[in-house]
Amino acid sequence: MLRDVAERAGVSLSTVSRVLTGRTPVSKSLRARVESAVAELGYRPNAAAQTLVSGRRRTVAVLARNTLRYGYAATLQGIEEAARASGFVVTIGVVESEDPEAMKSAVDLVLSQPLAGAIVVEFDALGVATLDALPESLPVVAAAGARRKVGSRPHAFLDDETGGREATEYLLGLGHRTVHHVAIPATRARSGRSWGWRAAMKAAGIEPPKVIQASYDPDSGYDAGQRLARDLSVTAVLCGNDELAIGVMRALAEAGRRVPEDVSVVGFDDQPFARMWTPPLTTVSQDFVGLGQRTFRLLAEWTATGRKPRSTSASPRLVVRSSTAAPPA
Amino acid sequence: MLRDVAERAGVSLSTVSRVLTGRTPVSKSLRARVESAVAELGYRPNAAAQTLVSGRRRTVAVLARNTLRYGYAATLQGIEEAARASGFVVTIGVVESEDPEAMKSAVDLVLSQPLAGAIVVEFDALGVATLDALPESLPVVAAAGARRKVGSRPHAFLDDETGGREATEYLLGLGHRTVHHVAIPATRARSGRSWGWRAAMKAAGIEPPKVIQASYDPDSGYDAGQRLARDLSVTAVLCGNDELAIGVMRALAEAGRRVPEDVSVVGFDDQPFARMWTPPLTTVSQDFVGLGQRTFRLLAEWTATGRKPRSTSASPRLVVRSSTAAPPA
DNA sequence: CTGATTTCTGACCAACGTTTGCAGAACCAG
DNA sequence: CTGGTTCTGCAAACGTTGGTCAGAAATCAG
Repeated sequence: MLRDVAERAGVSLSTVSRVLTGRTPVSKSLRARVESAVAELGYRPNAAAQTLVSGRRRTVAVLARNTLRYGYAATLQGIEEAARASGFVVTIGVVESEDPEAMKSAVDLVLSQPLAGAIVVEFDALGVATLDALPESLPVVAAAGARRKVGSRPHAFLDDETGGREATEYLLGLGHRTVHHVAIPATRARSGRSWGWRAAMKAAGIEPPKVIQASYDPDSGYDAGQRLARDLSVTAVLCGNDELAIGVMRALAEAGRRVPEDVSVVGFDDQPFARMWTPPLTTVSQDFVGLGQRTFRLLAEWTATGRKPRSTSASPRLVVRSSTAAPPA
Repeated sequence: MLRDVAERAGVSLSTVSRVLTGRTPVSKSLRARVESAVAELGYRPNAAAQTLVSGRRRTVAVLARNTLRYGYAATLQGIEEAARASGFVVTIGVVESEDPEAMKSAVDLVLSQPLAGAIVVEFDALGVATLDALPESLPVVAAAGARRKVGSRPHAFLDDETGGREATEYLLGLGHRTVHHVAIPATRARSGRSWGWRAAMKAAGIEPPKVIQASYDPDSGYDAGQRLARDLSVTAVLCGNDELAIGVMRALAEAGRRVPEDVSVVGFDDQPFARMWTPPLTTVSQDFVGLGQRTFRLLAEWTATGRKPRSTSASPRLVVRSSTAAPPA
């Protein structure tokens, strides 16, 4: 408690507070005396009391569907790094279900804290719903994939539409007649990367084949791979993420189709295992950690200036490895 | 604010508080009236004020070196799930460096919040140091690998020593003369799984070969794999985790050594990609999510009863897939 | 139906640990 | 002596909880 420090240092309570907050000039000797008392007592200010009286908030909430999956976890890490560097604490709130009751209770739980603001990881439809469930009074920013129609809240984007387009163009450039697509769940009808794939196909004058809708997991990629393996005309597959890609490759391998000799496979995200795969996986590398950092900075700017910041965007880049090649003759 | 709700419902402030805290009997009609006022106003209690006056804390801090790596992220997920189910919020504090200054500032940041308690993910030496940096006055529990000499704080263990032993016994049982080991960094001199490997070797009367020390990453496994590939007497390798295993396998493949025909490789953790590997990876499956849940429950029990709970332990299990076989004749 | 008892409600207040504004005292330099 | 620093104590405020006390309403026994 402040009072103990004041006693120990032989000064008044107000003086200690003034030294600690640093808003008032204080002599060097006094500062030293107070600081040593703080150190001796191991005093830590009570954030609840500080927040209550000053309204200063040093906590940001991260709301996400998941914290384990690579993209989410890496974004969270970026947010945490940036927040810690600025002296903010981050609390996490996992939103598991779109059911309004469950959503409300998850949101209420984190909002019961005094928050400087909230960050929503808007990689899926649940993220959009979460954004809607948050009060307008709170500064809220979002981390998202490709720029699409979104609400009025600032976003940090990671433009996977461009990534999807480039990967598709690359495959077509190798001579493939068409590129099949195994899609992850999306914020809207289609994820950015799916739009990019579609756009590249249309631009090349090719009618996009039917999308194979999958979840995020290798198993689901495996199922998709089994279907693709049956169709011998398939020579190139763009997968919505790396985990799907490895599932697809496993199914292809089991069906006796070689990668990349018979079929080229491209992943998305560049997870750490991708370059160790057999064969090393061609994939679109996305800087999720950087996305998290940018997102936090958006929020920090907002709370510091009081003005809603402009959204920012960054692009992923294609990393060519050995899971892609020209189609068989 | 409470006062607004009271006005809206036409009752006194104390009554609203009584309804909300539920410690005092209140008539149904009044309760309904207050609750509808709460709903109309979208009132959320101010946790800072509640904590300040009642001392009730609903936040637990998770201190970890990392939140992205599989084991850490999965443990965090388990903690979050269990905490949310009990109405607790979790804040994360990444501790990046053992440097006392940096450690203190990271710890101080999260401890400035009013906490019900803290959970340390003690998978590495940094976790041990973090545990030491936490005040005795706070309820602190830890999630850890195999049971070793630890301080007086309750632990939830995931007994990787048993896992390491079983994996090694399995390899020896296949007829391998010896089992090499690529080790992850450890809490102490050796991780539990390394001890288990060593114990199984000694029990079989085999002098354990020199451990190849690695980090956590595929790259580091790749380096280890290159060294192992040079020694043609190597027929079995136990890796400290799955990422190391895939690095080892890539290096072996590049050196022309087949898995499992020439060399058997076993991983650790059973990450989602492990069963999709080529060949599907034999590994020791660890329930990190369950570990996180158990750890939180330890803390919840402590804060509820006021008595320090007893540590708990669970064992991983070996999952045999196709990366292991009898040694070449 | 009355009176006694129990249950519910309102008003008021202290407390939690800080920040911050105010008025003034002590000190120093010029 | 004046003016500027630096420091002091005092007190209000933040939004709750939870205690006390008194009165109103409901319930019950007879």
